Amino acid sequence: MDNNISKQVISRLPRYLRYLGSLKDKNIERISSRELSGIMNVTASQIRQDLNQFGGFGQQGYGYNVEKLYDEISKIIGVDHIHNCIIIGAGNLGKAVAGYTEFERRGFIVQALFDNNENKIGNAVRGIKIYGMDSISDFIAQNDIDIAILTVPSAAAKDIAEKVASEGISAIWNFTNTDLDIDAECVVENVHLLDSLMTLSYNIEKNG
Amino acid sequence: MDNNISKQVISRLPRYLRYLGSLKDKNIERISSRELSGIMNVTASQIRQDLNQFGGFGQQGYGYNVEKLYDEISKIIGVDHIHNCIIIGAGNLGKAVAGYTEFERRGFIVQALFDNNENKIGNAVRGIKIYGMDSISDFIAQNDIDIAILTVPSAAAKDIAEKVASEGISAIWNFTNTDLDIDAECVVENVHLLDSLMTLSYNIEKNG
DNA sequence: TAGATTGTTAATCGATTAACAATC
DNA sequence: TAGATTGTTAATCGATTAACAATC
Repeated sequence: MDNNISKQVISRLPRYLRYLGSLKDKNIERISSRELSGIMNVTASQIRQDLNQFGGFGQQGYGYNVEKLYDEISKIIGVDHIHNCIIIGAGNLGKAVAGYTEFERRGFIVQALFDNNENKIGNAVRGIKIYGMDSISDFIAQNDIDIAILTVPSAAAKDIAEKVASEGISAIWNFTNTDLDIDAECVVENVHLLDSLMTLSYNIEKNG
Repeated sequence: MDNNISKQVISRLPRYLRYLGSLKDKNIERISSRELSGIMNVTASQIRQDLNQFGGFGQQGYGYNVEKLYDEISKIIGVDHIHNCIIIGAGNLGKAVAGYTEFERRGFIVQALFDNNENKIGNAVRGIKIYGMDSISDFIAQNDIDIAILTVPSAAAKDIAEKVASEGISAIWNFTNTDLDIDAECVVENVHLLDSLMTLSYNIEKNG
């Protein structure tokens, strides 16, 4: 597997998986890049180029086997196995993420929440317990945690991110409105909801 | 204002605003593209190119006035005025968005939530009432609603989106895991949290 | 075998970066 | 005026699309 796949290609992989999943649900066995391009509203060329960055998954004259391609992309993305997660910050957003069962269905299992509000500690969301911030380190070490989901106020983000990164977390899913620059050992994916909402606002202006 | 600004440029505007806001908070009056490029980790060239798509906001030999640039970008994005929003789907995510005060601070005011669960109707989140789905149309008409925030299950997304689009909503902020293709009158911005989480997962694989 | 469709190379298009004349 | 820094044009780089030979 090449190591220099562009961000654009990577960001399209989950979308391919989504559409292949729904083809699979409809018991469709094979699909050509042309058919798929019609459904997904992209060019067939792009689909073939994207997939061939990872290997030749198709067959001339036939197309792609839906199930096989689905499995291959799952493997590439890494959703063929479980990821243990913790949520740091048990506010509205943190609790919403904990309550959202869709992530779990994809193998992203939330094992605990953390907060420093005494009133929250000891409570649970969907059976997932809320612990005090001071027990994060031990929990990470003992429970094979991959991903820290950061839903704390922006001001606290940088310190906590650096702390968990140094404790061996492999990734941070950052919901705070702060750009984190953590060393290369720990990958960061930003959600930046406010940026997304502002992009929407710009498009309203333009359109109106 | 040109109408053919690329998506890439638009997606950078909120980030510029964020950094300019924090410079403003530090009472910094002027900044050059070079200084800003250092802080934001982009090229000075890109900053100047991006800004000049909208007009000449700087001054040779001086740079940019922080407050003025902040105001100009606010105007371009459309966060110089209020947007009335409704949230459709009062599950965990819908309630989390309603509870998140940061959007309100930026002028995105949530006026109501809607759900078809009888047990939820009549309740409130942070003082914002939950109504039945059947009252959406009237509420939109009577309250000058711009933006519908869609936090319903994926299966219900398409129908609801088309309904509110036809009733004059100008934008849909789509949290469901479905690609909506609505006619051009109504703009759509997707959040697709699961896609974001999968991108993170890919990067863990690559890194590990 | 003939038809279909991939994998892959080449052409095009667009975005980013570099350079510099204009000008405050 | 001299120095600094923009606005903008030109050069480069990368991503997307088109084309087609390979092959199932």
